[in-house]
Amino acid sequence: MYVTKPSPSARERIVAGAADMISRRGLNATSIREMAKHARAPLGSTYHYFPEGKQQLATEAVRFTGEWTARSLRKELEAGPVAGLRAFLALWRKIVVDSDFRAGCPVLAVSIEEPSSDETPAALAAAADVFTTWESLLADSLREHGAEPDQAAQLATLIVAAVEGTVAMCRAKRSTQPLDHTAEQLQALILATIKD
Amino acid sequence: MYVTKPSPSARERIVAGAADMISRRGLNATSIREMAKHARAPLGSTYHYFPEGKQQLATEAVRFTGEWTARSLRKELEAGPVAGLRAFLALWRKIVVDSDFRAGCPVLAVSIEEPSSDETPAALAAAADVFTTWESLLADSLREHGAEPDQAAQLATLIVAAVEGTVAMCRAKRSTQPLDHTAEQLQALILATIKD
DNA sequence: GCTGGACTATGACGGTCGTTATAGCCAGCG
DNA sequence: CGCTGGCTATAACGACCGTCATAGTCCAGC
Repeated sequence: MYVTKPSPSARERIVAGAADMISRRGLNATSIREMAKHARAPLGSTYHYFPEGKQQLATEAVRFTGEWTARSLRKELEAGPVAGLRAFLALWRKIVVDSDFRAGCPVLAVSIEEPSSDETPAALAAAADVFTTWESLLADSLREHGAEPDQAAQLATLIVAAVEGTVAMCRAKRSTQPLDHTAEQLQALILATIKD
Repeated sequence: MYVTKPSPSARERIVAGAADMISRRGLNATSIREMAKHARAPLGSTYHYFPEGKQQLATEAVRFTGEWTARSLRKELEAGPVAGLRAFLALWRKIVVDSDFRAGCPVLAVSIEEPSSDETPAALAAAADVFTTWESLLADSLREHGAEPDQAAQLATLIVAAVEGTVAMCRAKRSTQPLDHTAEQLQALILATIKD
């Protein structure tokens, strides 16, 4: 999960591991001790690399996942919006299936937990940014393929929301059927919206 | 939130309060102590009413929300799928707005957190049931209005997933714009699918 | 070789967690 | 009146939490 090519530094391992754990258990239920252990790093190191503590670590994990996904999305969208959708769906399907329906999207997980006390925590803002990035990638591609600008933006939102929701449903039902249903409907909708 | 007509019993207050808190903070981050305090009930009472502890309380909270929502959905679907969709969206929009973007769907929240150790926890199974119930209500209505059976099932899944995902996006962005986008797209899609 | 800073190791702090146990209250019934 | 059983009150249990402090280890660059 979230593999990177070269021998990843301790810091990278911690961030990637945190993203993975958050995607399984949620943010509040994932302790810094477990994140450190999961990355085979000492607890003290987490506060060395992330002096602002858990908040910072969560923020970086969200951004990491956002970038990781956006990279794949960006590449596949070169072959058109339908190919992009398929890649987006395949990416999450792999995560869900490989984890035996235990992992989901860490960005969604962070979006769902209230700021414990203070204002808008950085991690939540990062999640909003990630969603917006994904939407923009999709919307731009739709527009390039002839969709009306407004339609493109609306459909992009629907795609991101539907995929996130579908992944959660798959976890609850321990089945990939929701993904199949969503894939079918979204693909038809894209084809009906673009006018190549 | 989740108001019921007559002076609610302590047990009902605890369940409704638990649903509300879970929808804000997630399951793992909501303590039994806080649930009791939120319902102005003593801690001991929670273990009196729910001897199996947190797991049971979470399960009942999920089922409670599922029923509460299904009731509204069932009623509005009598006026057709589009009216049902609008009611479904309005219901969640009210929760999101009234809570100042702090509350979401407790069913989604439970779906997202891994079983800590044991098998499939009861709360997760309850969440899957709730999703299936909502889908069935929508799919039946779509079929009644002329949708192909397969299309109806797929679209129903998409609607539930999209609404759940959209609510989460609204929380992250602290904006209702995602709900507007999703509403527009889903409504058009329903109209294109049913053939009255 | 030495030094300085990056990183690790360890342990502690006050607090909250889920859960259990036990004793007390008090309506309703005999 | 006494008793019973549903509910409350209170305290405790071991475990874990986020965070911080400090001392130890390592190695690049002088």
